Amino acid sequence: MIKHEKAIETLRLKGHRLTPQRLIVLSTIASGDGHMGVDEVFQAAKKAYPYMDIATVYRTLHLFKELGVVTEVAIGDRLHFELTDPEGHHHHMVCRACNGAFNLSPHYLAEFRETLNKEFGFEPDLEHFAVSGVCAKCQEADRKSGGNQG
Amino acid sequence: MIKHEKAIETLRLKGHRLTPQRLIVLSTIASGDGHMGVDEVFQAAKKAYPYMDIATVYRTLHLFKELGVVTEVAIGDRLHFELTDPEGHHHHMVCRACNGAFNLSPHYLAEFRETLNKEFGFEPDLEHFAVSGVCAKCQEADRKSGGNQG
DNA sequence: CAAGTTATTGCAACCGTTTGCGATTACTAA
DNA sequence: TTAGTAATCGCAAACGGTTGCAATAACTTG
Ligand SMILES: [Mn+2]
Ligand SMILES: [Mn+2]
Ligand SMILES: [Zn+2]
Ligand SMILES: [Zn+2]
Repeated sequence: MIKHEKAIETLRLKGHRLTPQRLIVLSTIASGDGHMGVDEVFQAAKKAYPYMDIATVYRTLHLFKELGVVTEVAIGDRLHFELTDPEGHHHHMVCRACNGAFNLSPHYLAEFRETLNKEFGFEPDLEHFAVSGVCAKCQEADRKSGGNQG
Repeated sequence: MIKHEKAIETLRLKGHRLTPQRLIVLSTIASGDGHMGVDEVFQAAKKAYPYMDIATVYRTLHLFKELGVVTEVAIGDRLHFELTDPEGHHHHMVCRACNGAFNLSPHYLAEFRETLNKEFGFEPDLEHFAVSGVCAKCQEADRKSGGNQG
């Protein structure tokens, strides 16, 4: 609950207005644990503030992302957001079968980034990366029920 | 021009119908070089067949993808398609500044895949992967014109 | 070649997300 | 406390992409 304070301070310092909509989206994200889909945020926020519009939710989340307050994660083909992890960056493995999202330490991608950098001069966007795939559990379930080779 | 034949044969063998729409989308993709955005394909195809609908283009491209005839690449937030490379898989580095796409040999990601596999049992989707970032040229241009630190 | 079957099409409606715009409201400064 | 202002809002329209459905047309069989 005190993490709000810091985010609010950030808003104010950068000259952004403190509107009820922004405060509600902020506390919605802060009270949920882990990633929230945009519609989850919208529905929860609308309960606290019935005039809330989906466009406002998107604009607010994008602003928060720009300010570093939240982090965007593409899960499946939907956008999700989470409060930025103060412990540091992390990536995700997202299961395309069960939609589960598992955190992944950045060191697993550090080497990949370095290689692209050195060999091609290419600086990849890997700040918060979600790699899609199939998790161990779903692979097993799939194997049992004859997923693709009966 | 002979690569059509193989794709057409594939369609026929799997019991799909040979419609003018499919043949036109196929030759459109085959005559363009490299990735084409969906709208590029649509506009070109519409010239050859004015009734062409965008939904048909999407359905056709998805069918071709399923058959292995074309490969889907997400560039920025738009879908692109290219004739499947008979020389083998490759990935892409896509520059978010100039939209340039550079091919990347699969071995750069092989290790990453193996690590996720061994450590987490996670099987990532990395068949045709596009990593976004900034290419060497654009980094330099950015540096000269004072991109982000004066 | 004609008729029947069914995959495929064009269209329109929809999805999640973004954007333009005129109305509202948070802030600033008297 | 009050205006003045510009940022922000709600709304509606648009975007790229997907989907349901009735009409069409590619194939099959004779
Ligand atoms: Mn995360
Ligand atoms: Mn390619
Ligand atoms: Zn799973
Ligand atoms: Zn570039």
